[in-house]
Amino acid sequence: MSSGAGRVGRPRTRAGDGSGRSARQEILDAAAALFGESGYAATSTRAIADRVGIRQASLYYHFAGKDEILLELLEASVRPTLDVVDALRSAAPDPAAALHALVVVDVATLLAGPLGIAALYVAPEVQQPRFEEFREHRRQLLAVYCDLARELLPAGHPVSAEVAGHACLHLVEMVATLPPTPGLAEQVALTCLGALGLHGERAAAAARGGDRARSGLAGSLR
Amino acid sequence: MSSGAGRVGRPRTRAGDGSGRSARQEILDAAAALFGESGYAATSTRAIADRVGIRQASLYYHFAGKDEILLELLEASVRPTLDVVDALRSAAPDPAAALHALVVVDVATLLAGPLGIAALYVAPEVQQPRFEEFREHRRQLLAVYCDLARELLPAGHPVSAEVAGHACLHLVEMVATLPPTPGLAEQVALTCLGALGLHGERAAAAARGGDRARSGLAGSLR
DNA sequence: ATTATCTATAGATCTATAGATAATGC
DNA sequence: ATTATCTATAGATCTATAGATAATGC
Repeated sequence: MSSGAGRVGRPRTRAGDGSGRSARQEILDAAAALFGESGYAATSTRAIADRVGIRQASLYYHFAGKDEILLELLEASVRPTLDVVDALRSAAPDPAAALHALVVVDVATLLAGPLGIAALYVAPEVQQPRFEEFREHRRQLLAVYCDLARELLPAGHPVSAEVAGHACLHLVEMVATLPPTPGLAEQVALTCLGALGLHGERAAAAARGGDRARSGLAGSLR
Repeated sequence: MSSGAGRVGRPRTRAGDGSGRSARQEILDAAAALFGESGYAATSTRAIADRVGIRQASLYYHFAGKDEILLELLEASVRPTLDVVDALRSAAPDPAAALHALVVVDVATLLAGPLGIAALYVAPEVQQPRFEEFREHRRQLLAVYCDLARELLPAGHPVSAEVAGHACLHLVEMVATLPPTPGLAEQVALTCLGALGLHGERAAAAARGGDRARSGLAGSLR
């Protein structure tokens, strides 16, 4: 008779919603929604607590400060993609197929998480030192896109691998500001291939190769 | 003996820098720099005033509130491009050339203004009602990119004109987050053409046509 | 008289800490 | 005893307004 409903700790003034999420997760969800609606600095700890249904001060039992909440949200939105990058590159030796698969995975990861977080990536607030850990990870992802661009761009192409890599990263992140559309990930992937100069049958082959690579590691993608 | 140095009004505590800018412009410049560094909500009116060298309350002689400052900065960063769109489209009947010219002009406009402002375009704060005027103008620009995409995408292309148009807009705005590079505008324009499926000689021809269209209206671009 | 600044301040926040309290667990 | 909440509050802001002041213009 030890498990069950009763949670430890003083009960909340307003009862939980029975969703079974941990308090920590409730806070992350509430904060993500509010950061996406109003921005980080404009969202008060009070507003987050209100949405969760706890008192403002109770947040500090779970997080040391507001910036830790955002940092965790940012990290959760890049980590899954980074975790799968290596496997994806070895599953798809063709860089065009690898790019396609990476874009699809990256878009899916962003769409699976709270939308609105990706819209903060380039916000000035996030460029400040306290979010450096996230930016370092985003830079790693950028480096992958730049590497792929370097392999794919034909010699003498008028666009540098840096610009092309940034272009792919931004095209992926654009999905946070787009109305949700069926087949969006696929469209973004083809747009990235086009931006690198791949089109027609070559792009279609890359798409097939990308799909194959992804299904090859379906395990690590769930 | 009426013109000359002495300005009307009580002198500032800290003397001006002799740059000859109007107080209003000094405020806009200071605010743009700070918004770009720290974000809108995180920048206090006090910080803006300090940078200008006036007291916090003196801002309100020139602007009704902080949001008017940002609104004016946002407007100034889209209006020049919108103003030239019609002329550009009639100077370049070929939509590929028009797209090239538009991207180059749009990038140049962003780079000429305070960098960092374009990084705020997709920030949640700017999505709120008080900045609707700006967003309406950005939507007009988006519509132009979508129209061009609709004309350029081959029938049966797997990417919709909406996604492709958004892609161009985002690729242009990406320059705000890129280290300044020579030839950046040209590279972004070619990347946009590639995203729409134009490449090689067709893209090169569009670039030549775009350059011609722009020099044709050099007058309205200065 | 007009202009552009200043000083002072009201009133509304906002973040984070200290310490109390109401549950469960042992 | 431990956990997760609560109440209360200190101290630091932040925005915007009211009204004074120090220039120039006529």
